[in-house]
Amino acid sequence: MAREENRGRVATDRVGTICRALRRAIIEQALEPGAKLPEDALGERFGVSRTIARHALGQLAAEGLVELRRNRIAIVATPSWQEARDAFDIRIELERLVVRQLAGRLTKVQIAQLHAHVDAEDEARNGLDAISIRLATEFHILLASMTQSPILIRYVSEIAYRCCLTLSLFSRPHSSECAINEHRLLIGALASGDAETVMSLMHHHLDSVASRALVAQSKPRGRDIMDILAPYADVPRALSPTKPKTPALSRQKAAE
Amino acid sequence: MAREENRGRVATDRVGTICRALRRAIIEQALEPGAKLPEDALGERFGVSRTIARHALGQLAAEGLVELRRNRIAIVATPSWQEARDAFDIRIELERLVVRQLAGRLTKVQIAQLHAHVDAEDEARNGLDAISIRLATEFHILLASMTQSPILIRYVSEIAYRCCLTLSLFSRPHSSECAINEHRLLIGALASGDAETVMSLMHHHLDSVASRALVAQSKPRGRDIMDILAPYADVPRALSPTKPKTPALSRQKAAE
DNA sequence: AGCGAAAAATGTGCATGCACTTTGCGTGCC
DNA sequence: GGCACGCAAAGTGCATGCACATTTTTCGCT
Repeated sequence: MAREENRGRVATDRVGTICRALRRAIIEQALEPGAKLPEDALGERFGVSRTIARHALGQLAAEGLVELRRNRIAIVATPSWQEARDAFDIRIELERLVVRQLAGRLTKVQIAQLHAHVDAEDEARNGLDAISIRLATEFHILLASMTQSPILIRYVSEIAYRCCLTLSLFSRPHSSECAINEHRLLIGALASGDAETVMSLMHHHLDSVASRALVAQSKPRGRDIMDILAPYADVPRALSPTKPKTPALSRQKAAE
Repeated sequence: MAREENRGRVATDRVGTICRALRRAIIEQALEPGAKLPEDALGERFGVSRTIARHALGQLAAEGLVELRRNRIAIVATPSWQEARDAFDIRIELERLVVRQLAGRLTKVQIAQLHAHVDAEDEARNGLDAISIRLATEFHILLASMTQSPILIRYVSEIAYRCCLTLSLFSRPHSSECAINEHRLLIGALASGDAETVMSLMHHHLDSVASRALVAQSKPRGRDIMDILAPYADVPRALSPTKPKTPALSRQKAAE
């Protein structure tokens, strides 16, 4: 009996795959809030039966990204303005916890990793809005994942995705420059190590993201879900169609 | 025809029912951490097919109460000491948010409701440990539900349940008296209205709950799951107005 | 007896089928 | 032309069946 003949990845994490794909499609606004997610269309697109698609929808609903209505087609969640505000309030506290735990404790490698990610954000700055929003979100998730605390990681990821969703709902063009700058400041403060400083930096950063975003309603659109999902259907870790690569953070482990 | 024959709710929320039952069984320690949860046994006990039982397990796994292992029987989650500590840290921040939002804003009815709950805790003080732990947990959930913020309610519920689970894992006899007292103090401070006061009260309350609990490992037991579930199989009534679903999941992974 | 290996038993992974619900559309009546 | 009714299409809710993985038992071989 050899050890470890099971190749740890792929194979059969079908529902996880679907969750990841949908999550990404949602936060990149390929699927907008309110978009319908019929079980069979999903199943067909991902090459699985409705059973699996259904299970995946259940998971995403538990994460708050999808809304399940009995006997009705599931839809992408449409958070209210108030919910968005609440989500940001919670997020602020959680991320303060993250940086409190991280301040002055990051290794050189980790700091480099963070810088690399921000560089990626920078490159994507002139690309699609959706991409830069996603990258900004993933910066925070990367940060959280450095705490090594599974619970914290999960909560921050989830709330960050939800905030990302509302960002795409309420925000206009999205001024990424400020955010990117603030990310750099954050890294610097984390490296130099004073917890209080970083916490308040993070607090203000998220506060301003929230207030930049939560000002006015906007845009409705609508396309066909089967087409939208095409690029997501069999992409293990790919990038977006119209843009160069977006490295860093391939680690967002999630569903399973 | 008028489409309004909707009879309140109930009807067919089978997976919700199973989740509630299992959640309760878990936090009352009827099912201990590590206990096996085979799909067919669950299905048989609750009179549904494996499909439904499986879906319910998926939800509970998303909440962190159940651990799913591929091709293996699901088990009740067994949080590590460190995870318990992390959970409490997060919980403290979340509940500070709760009382901050509630301080000075509670109606007479709500205050009465809280007092009633604490009275119930008091009555249960000499009963089973598991019951008083559950009631103490539900006090916090009741509080959270008064914020009217679905997101906050869900997160607090979930983390409180997880803490409750670890409490039953690590805690000895459980000194409920202090907790009950602290609950009363909390209500008083909430009524009189200073946010800062209540927040620090809550902070210390949870801190001391955590430190009372997280001291030493303890007890293993083991019985038959079918027997354990018997009293839970047909319980229509749930006491809290909360209907928590939950968030995503993330598979923990040691960095390297 | 003891050590494994193979086979039975248990249990999960998933697709499929059918019943029931909702929705959309066409038809007839005003 | 407009509105309501009702039927067909689309979709969900759920059980069941079969393939495969894991665990346990049995049985052969030394």
